[in-house]
Amino acid sequence: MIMSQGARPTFQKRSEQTRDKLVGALERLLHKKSFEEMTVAEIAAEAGVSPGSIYRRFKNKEAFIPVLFELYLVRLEEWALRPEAQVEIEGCELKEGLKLVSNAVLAQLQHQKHILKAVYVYVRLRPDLMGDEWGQLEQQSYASFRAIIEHFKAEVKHTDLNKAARMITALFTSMFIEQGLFKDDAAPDEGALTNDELAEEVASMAYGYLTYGQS
Amino acid sequence: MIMSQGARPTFQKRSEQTRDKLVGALERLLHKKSFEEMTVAEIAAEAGVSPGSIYRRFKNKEAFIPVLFELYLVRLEEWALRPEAQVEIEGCELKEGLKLVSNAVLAQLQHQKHILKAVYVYVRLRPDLMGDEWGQLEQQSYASFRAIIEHFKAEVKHTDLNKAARMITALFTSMFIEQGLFKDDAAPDEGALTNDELAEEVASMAYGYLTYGQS
Amino acid sequence: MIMSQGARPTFQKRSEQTRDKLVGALERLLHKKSFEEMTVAEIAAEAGVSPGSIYRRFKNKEAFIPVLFELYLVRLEEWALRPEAQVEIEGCELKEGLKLVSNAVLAQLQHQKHILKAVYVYVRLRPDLMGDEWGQLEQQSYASFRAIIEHFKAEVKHTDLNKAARMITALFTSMFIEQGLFKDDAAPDEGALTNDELAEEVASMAYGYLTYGQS
Amino acid sequence: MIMSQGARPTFQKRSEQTRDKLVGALERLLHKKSFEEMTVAEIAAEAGVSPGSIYRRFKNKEAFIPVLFELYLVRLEEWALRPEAQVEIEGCELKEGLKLVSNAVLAQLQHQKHILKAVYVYVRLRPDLMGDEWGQLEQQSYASFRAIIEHFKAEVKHTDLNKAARMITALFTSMFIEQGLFKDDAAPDEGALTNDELAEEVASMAYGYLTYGQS
DNA sequence: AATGAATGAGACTTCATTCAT
DNA sequence: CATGAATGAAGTCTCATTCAT
Repeated sequence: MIMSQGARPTFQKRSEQTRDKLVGALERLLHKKSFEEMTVAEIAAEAGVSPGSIYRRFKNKEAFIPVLFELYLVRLEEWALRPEAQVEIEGCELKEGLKLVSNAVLAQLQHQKHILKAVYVYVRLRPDLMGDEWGQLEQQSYASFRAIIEHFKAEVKHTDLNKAARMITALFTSMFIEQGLFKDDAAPDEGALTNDELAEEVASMAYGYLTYGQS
Repeated sequence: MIMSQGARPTFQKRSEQTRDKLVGALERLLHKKSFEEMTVAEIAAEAGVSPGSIYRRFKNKEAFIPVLFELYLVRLEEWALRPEAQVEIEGCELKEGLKLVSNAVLAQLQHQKHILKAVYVYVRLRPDLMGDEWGQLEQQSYASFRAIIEHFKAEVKHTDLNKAARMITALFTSMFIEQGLFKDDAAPDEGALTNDELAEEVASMAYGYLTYGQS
Repeated sequence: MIMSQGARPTFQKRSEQTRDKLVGALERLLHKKSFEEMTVAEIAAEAGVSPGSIYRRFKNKEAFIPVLFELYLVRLEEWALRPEAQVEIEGCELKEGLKLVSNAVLAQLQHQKHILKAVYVYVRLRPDLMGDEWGQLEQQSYASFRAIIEHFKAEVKHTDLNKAARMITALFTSMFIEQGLFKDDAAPDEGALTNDELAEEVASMAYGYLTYGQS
Repeated sequence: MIMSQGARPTFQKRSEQTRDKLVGALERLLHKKSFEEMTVAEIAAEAGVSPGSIYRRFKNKEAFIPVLFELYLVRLEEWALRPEAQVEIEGCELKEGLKLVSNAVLAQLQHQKHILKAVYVYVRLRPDLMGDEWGQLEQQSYASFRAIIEHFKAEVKHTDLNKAARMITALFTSMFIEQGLFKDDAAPDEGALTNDELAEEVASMAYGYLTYGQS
């Protein structure tokens, strides 16, 4: 059960359904406009619910964001269990492993694009709130990359594997947010990379950094 | 003379003064709150000017953003002429050159942090407007990196130097925005990198990518 | 149910009450000042309602006018069913019939003076909007006069009864608006006509025109 | 020299020129939009003068209206001296005389349409101000018609010639304002009368009224 | 518990008028 | 005296939130 800051506890099944309807509506609307451009009434209408009802489920409009983020996390977990997420790095080398991971992560991101963009912008707009959850995600990412690096440590030239993992996390996060999440929006330029290329090149950067670029 | 979309032309010295007062006030307020959280009245008050005066200089509140961005560009040019910006890559090798560039760029960014954050968030919030100018900046960055790569092409393993330049641009842009511009805001975590480290590591990534990571 | 351009549909009894309160308040204020001089806040205050509520019922301030006009039409219909509106022209001659009609119409107009003045001025101020409804009223008036002339056609000298009806409509409309609606306002002069005289004289003009003045 | 309420006295030739420029600009703008829709800045721009200068000539925006009206009166006088205004009713009969007058008056009105509409709407909007001047015009009209009726009194059946003149004045005024001044604006309907027809029919009404319609 | 009407603070913006240059 | 920048009061409208039904 999704339970975030600002979201009200639900004791009945109906409540949960209503909240899911609302979050679903929000997600749908996110394809058309940004969260900031939406009104509470719009979300209510899209969900087929009254504005008043929203405030039984959510403390205020902002409370949607943590819930939206949790929805992302839930989906992330679901995805992690699915076959296409099972990146088998056991037998392969670092370079190949990074490519597999890169592709998988970016693919996953694309499916949640709208949610992530909304949450991301919100975090930038109001860093005071919401900072924590977002940070947790980064922590998780860090842990994953840390493990991968651990696994391939024979090939990695860095002495400080923690720092290396932190940089790799930052690399993937930054590149995928900037290039993967927002790139198509404004003025899609000519030589724009496809997602596959992006994944490949980022993996390549990671590989270069880990094997040769240590400072 | 700064002349952006939505900004009104100035015929008198007083006009320019007022506009500068306003942009200055905006920049000052940007240290306290986001552009979205500000009211027009606040900006006017901070500038010691009446609300009505704003609309003689700016079409509307949004028109501040392009002007703010131009202010950034002007400062960028000014900086480019200053000694600390004179990165001498002539005699050095690729790795050293990248570090120098990285340090210089990040240093420059830090001085304009508030402006850039405001513009960046605005671009994410309303990609339809403002997309162009932002894109131009990216074009310029690309041109610079392309030249650098050209200069060091003996050391670069990539066959497609354009693509390499595009990736390097994306790397610097993404990393510096995500890690340099926004990182301290929310939940500054323990092992956070200093700016110097960030610059160094990003340079290192670039180096690794260019010399070893070609796909 | 009143439903005009710019007016929002009502789903609840309370909505209708609010809208009626608002229109009532507007009508009351119209006795003190012109629609253009009123603020939305004033109308809200007079109605004992919050400014925001107005915009749930009306698209904007202008949207009051069509509704006001519909109120006039509704009252017109109500009046048409009342005994004093039952002009019996069956047995009488043209001259007498015109007098009866003239008196009845002017009497009706006087009761709605404020509404009509507001709508009239608005139509003059913004002919682009609202032109249609006002034109419809003129169409209706024309139809009525056309029928009356048809009824008395034995006495009418004109060959083109349509044209005659159009002129009679214009006569009544113009005279009653200019002299009946606005005359007392500015500088009521000495020899001003009473309403009864006005009705009588206009009827007389109509009679003279129909029986003798054909061109 | 035009000298109305609210207009400031002019002691220099330059002043007069400026004021004429302004009134001219206003008249030109009146072809595009109503006086109420115009801003002082627009009038200034159209006149090639600064907003500040306007307030040296006019107490406030409203002060334009009396001056505009005086311009109308001046033109009216000029026209009265021109050959086409010399309606020779000496030799003709009442019917013919009324037609000549009607045509002349309506023709004159058409040339000043924009000015008259502006003044008229203003009088309706703010009857408290400006009522006097407008009333004077009506007095003048009355005097003219009174003289005409006097001239044709042999043909007129009315005993009270004053009242008859008042009604004829009202007839011409009302019909020409409503039908002549405003008719084409909103929803010009099919069977609309031409100006010639209008003049003719109104004359016909006057004739019918004077010769047969006395009550 | 749900509905949706009502609230009301406050945002943006306009523009007649004033005033420094 | 002209200019046009500055003023600031006031207006319209929005929308997150509350509350009567």
